[in-house]
Amino acid sequence: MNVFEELKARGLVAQLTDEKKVEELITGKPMKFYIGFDPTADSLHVGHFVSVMVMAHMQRAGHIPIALFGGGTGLIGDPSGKTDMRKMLTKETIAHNISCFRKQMGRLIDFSDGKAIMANNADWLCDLNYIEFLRDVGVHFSVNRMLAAECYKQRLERGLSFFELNYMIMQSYDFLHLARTYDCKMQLGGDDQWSNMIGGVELNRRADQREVCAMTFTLLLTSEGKKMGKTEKGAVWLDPDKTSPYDFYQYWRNIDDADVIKCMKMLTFVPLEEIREFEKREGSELNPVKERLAFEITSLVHGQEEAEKAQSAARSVFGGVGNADEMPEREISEADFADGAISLADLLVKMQIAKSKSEAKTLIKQGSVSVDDEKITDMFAPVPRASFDKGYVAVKKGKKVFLKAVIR
RNA sequence: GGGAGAGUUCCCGAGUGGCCAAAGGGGGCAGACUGUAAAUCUGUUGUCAGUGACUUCGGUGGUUCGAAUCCACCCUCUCCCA
Repeated sequence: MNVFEELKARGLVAQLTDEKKVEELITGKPMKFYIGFDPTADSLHVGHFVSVMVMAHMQRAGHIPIALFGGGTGLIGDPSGKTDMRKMLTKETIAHNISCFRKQMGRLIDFSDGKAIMANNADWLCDLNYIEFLRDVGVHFSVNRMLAAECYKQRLERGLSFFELNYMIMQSYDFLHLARTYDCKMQLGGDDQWSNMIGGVELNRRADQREVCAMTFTLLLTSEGKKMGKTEKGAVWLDPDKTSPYDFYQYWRNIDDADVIKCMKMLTFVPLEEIREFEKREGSELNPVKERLAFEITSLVHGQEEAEKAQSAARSVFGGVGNADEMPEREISEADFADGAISLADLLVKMQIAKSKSEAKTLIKQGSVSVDDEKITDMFAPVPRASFDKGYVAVKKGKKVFLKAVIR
């Protein structure tokens, strides 16, 4: 099975400019392709992860990925599919974000010896001369067609500034620039980028009579059609400081039945033959599959060691097996104790299990909190300093939140 | 530039002088049921030293015993005309 077939079989391919041509390129000799990343946050999140996986698949097949950071376009912000204008970022923030992205990608993409290229479109966008640019590039765009693009529909109802309308032109110009400087043949991106991407393909044809291709990959949506990787607390980040490996693991472990197979195909390197076996399973038989999924993704993102720790911790909470030592910890300090004890409510707040004492009170009253395996329903119940003599106190909220409090 | 309207708690959205910490829905959290799933049902959802106090309804002032509600100015957004 070649990469193209593999990508298709994994459900990653959404739209193509020209299937035959794309297949030829992908199955042919090494070529350069690019994927753009909008540096709007200081960490990649699950949504970006699909892009990184596609890059990795392609790189394994011998192609050379160009990771394009939108240092320039980030100054504008992509209006596609958005209802509101995005907050403008400062140049400093963007530079910082790019360096964070770079580090995270390094785990899956080999950037050594020209095996991959990193570029920042600020390098060519920021110094453009307005008049020249309009004459060279602007002439090739039809506003009528741009406005007809699906991705601007929502914005047309609420108002779209000229400023944002330029985003598509900038992105198209990126492709032209990369084709000219690196002989980049193809652009890949999320399906929501389709309009922007064909803009680049057309620009290459009109400006340079160069034929290039574009391919989008499926957006990672839940079976309910929502964006995956978003939780009530926000995005699921790849940065361990923003989303701990344990929480990251748990996110995938708790995934909807309907999404397991899809995620395994799209987000892991588990061979397709193996996945086909999993596909036959139903009901609670899917639990081991979810565990596998969580483990695979966690080790891709955080390394095998972290994945093992997370798995072991999860098993000890939910199955009574595994190693409680790997339980995530929360620190409290000696100063939090008064008269040799801390009230349970205070402890929950200090451990960030509850945002406020009121919330802690509600939780305790509802009987969802236990300390060292003992359910406690009195919010003022003191947790004596002596309980920590064994090194930690295990606090459990509900069924899924289980943390060790340690004194630092 | 002229005219109309809107800004409410995490989100949507009711509320037009006290009974409003603010209906309803969504979401979240928790309980029951389960498979660490989904669906369903129940409770809960501003903060705190808790039958009470404090902070909150775009901002700043004002009227009033009392304001999310009335007035003035300002900011932001939408719509219609130019």
